Amino acid sequence: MHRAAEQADDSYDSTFTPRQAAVLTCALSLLVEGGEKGLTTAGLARAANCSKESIYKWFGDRDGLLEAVVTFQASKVRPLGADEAALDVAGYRRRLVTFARELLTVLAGDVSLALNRLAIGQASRPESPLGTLLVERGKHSVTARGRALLLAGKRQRHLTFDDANAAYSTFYGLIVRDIHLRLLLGDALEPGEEDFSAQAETAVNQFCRLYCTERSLEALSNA
Amino acid sequence: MHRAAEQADDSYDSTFTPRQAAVLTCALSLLVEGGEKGLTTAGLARAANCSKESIYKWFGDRDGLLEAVVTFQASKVRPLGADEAALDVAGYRRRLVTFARELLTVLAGDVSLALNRLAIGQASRPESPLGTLLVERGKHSVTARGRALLLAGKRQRHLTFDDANAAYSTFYGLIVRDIHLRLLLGDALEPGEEDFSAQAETAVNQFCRLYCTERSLEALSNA
DNA sequence: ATTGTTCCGAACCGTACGGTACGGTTCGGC
DNA sequence: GCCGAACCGTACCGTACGGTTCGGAACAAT
Repeated sequence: MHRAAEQADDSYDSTFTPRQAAVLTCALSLLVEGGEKGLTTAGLARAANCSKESIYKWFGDRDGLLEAVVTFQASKVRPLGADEAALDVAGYRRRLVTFARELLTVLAGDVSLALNRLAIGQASRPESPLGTLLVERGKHSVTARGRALLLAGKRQRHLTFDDANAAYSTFYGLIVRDIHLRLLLGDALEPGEEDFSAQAETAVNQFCRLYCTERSLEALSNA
Repeated sequence: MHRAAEQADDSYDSTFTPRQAAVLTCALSLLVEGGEKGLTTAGLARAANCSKESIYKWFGDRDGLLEAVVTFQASKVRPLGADEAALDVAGYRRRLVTFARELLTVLAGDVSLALNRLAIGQASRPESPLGTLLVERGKHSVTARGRALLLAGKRQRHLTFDDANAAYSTFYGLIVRDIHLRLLLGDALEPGEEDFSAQAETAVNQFCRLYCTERSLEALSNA
């Protein structure tokens, strides 16, 4: 029944009209400041210069609005082409560091934190699977990219492992640790922790000591 | 102006009377099912067979109630004596595994998840530092214990590291990974992930490969 | 018995929010 | 120039909740 993609002259998401996208952008910024309670239908209508009636017509009810916000934000993550070029060990290691740094940067971003807080707040209501939605649309894409990166490393004999999921899980843990949770709690980062590049470096170093092939380790230590 | 500890004939926490403890216990269970919105003053009064007036007299306002709930729950974590006995490598490794398993068990518990969700939900309101409170009263005690455990390992020449905080951070990341976040989001654990003992084993294995002394590694592989 | 304290239960108030209805306006198509 | 669709702004309704007040029961102390 949703009017999604009744048109093809898009140049837009095809799921949201430009006007709706503008309203959703406004909703996102309201959500960033003020959390869940910061986003009320009346407040959004005022801030976005639209009417509540339109909001309800477009999104059904408030849950539909929240769902649309998540979907909208998820649609903005770039697909991030595979980029399956063969690399030497040092180059591949740099790719890992880049991934780790970007992961930390994303997780520490304002909108990511706001949406995660929103989804966590809704977790007690099983009927509105916002958490699942967020995980599937946002987290999985990052995970898939990381896993592909690790698999490429295995194919090029830089890494060795049996279970790609387990390897990525370890990688994730070494990178993120408890930083994400503390940011979600509103805790400030320690002075040293703000340097995501350095954090990414040490995480990749530790990961290599666990998963690099002997051949790669030698090549790295010779460099 | 807070009415905390006007009495000294405790035999109880000295911060809460038995009646108040009963009400707070009830508040906790309301919070576990239903999240933040599940805990209303009227609902708590009904469930705990007390009057709203008493609630407001004891805790001031709703924020005071939430704060009391967190404090109350934190007061129930056992101090967990140091237990600084010297152990051989295998015994020490078992201690690490126990710590890891208990950490996962605690984080996956109902009340822990509910309180963390509550604190995260309040993170957008900087005036009510529930997140900070939760971190300081709950998380820090666990962290302190883990760090002490690692330092004991270093003193007994099982581990080697410079920065105990960094080492514990790595340990935490290897154990928890993204499990805590996914539980907070209401995501179900994968079949294999529910075996916290196995998860703890592999985490400790990985941690040992990063931080164990060569001497300990040999001793372990000989066993 | 009287007084005072504590606390329950219920009624009450003000506010904020989700959701709906309606009048007025803009704009594209015929 | 007219029509209809989309939309804005606002007023409105019902409800839920935080917080206050009050009457009265239970109980202890004198």
